[in-house]
Amino acid sequence: MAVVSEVRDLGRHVGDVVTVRGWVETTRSHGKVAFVVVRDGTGIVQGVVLQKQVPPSVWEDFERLTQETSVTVTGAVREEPRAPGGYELTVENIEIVQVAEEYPIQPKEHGIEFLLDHRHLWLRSSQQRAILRVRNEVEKAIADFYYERGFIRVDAPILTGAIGEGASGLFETDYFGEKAYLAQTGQLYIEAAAAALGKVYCFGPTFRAEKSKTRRHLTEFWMVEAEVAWYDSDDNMRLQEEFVSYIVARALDRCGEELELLERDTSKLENVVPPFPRISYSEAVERLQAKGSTIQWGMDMGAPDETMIAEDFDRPVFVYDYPKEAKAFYMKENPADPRTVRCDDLIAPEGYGEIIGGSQREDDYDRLLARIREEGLPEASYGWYLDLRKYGTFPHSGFGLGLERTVAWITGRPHIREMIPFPRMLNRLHP
RNA sequence: UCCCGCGUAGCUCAGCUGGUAGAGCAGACGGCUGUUAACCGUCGGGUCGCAGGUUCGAGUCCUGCCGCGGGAGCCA
Repeated sequence: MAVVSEVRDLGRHVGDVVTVRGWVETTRSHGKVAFVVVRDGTGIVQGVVLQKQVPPSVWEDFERLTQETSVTVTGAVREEPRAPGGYELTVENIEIVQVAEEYPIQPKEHGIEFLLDHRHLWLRSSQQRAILRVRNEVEKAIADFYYERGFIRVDAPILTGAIGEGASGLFETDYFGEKAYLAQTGQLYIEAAAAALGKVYCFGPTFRAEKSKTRRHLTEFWMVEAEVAWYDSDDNMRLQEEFVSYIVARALDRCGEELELLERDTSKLENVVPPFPRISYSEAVERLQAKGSTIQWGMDMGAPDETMIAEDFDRPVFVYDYPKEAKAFYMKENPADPRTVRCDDLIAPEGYGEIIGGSQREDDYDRLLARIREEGLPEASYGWYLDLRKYGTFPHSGFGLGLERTVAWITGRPHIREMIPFPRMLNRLHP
């Protein structure tokens, strides 16, 4: 009985007969010599079948192979520069687990609607596998970054009462006769946890029922949010630039193969080291007006504005201290200019747009209550949040980073729908 | 919600000023001892998104609807 090996370990078995278990990517037959390429999740390996050297039953089994047939292939491992991956199996036996029906996805271009309808199969394609590997590495980098710095992960609830950034865009569901909403953010909960543990973060899915139809929006996306007691807005931006630089460096270090397969120009990622440029909102407005934008002071920046700002820099850029009207109720008023709040957006290069929104939080009870009333938010739902300003209030700051937008930027892909295994978008709930 | 664009074979597309519905890939069969999205030959494959209209005649022109894509707004 041959030893079972994962494809990535074949280099340790040169000269041995091993069994590989996986799925047939493609076959090529030449009459008396034939090739089968098998994928097992760790890599791909080519098997060569010589009609003279295998029993007739094995040759017949080869001829039954179709794309995505599940098989175990047994053969001797050889170094072979002509084979993808550098190793090749001289096939001695093929065991068919199931002959796959005609597979819808071919190694060629497909339309996005077709691919999304077949997302459960599309995941098997090489670029999609590479993207999911990069996502996995980014998720690990996030956990490592915070663990190394003494942050405690505090998971926020997904089912919530009416509480979030604003009243709009909430997915509603029934909770034993009471209305419940899918979380738009974990921030308010980890503000509570910051008073318990100091430095905390949460990481999980968040939901926005916005009818957005752009390459930067999903209705379900993953967000990692940090909250730090005693940090002001400047401390907050320093943490953000270290965090983003750490993630990018990790991807460059450990996902070289994937980024190459995705044809990412990694030289653009090498620049991503602190400090990131910082420009105030007011300065940004002046820059944009000089470039021809119609933005006026007081308006929020649109996506084209963000791209115009980013194109002047070779790394992410902070825009800070936005007008109060353009931002959420919980942001702290700027003592130096009360028209603005102490917040920042981090805009990624190359047109990827906002990947972080952060702020120092309003820690004064009366001002926070006034803002909740100004925004017309359901005051009763925010009682516990206001409590945090009654029992030992404290300066604190935090931010949220959109995982899919970050992975799209790192992988250089145009649309975030490929950055999550099963995207949820306007008009797309299946598969 | 608004503004653009697109719906033709299983998939990707071509189809000109209206006149017999096409190719490549995939599939089936045959050939080939080193292929890399192999190649060569043969074959099957269509409610041209749906409904109406104009016309002797509509894949093609017009109207409405549906679906999808891109963008705006909103945001991460």
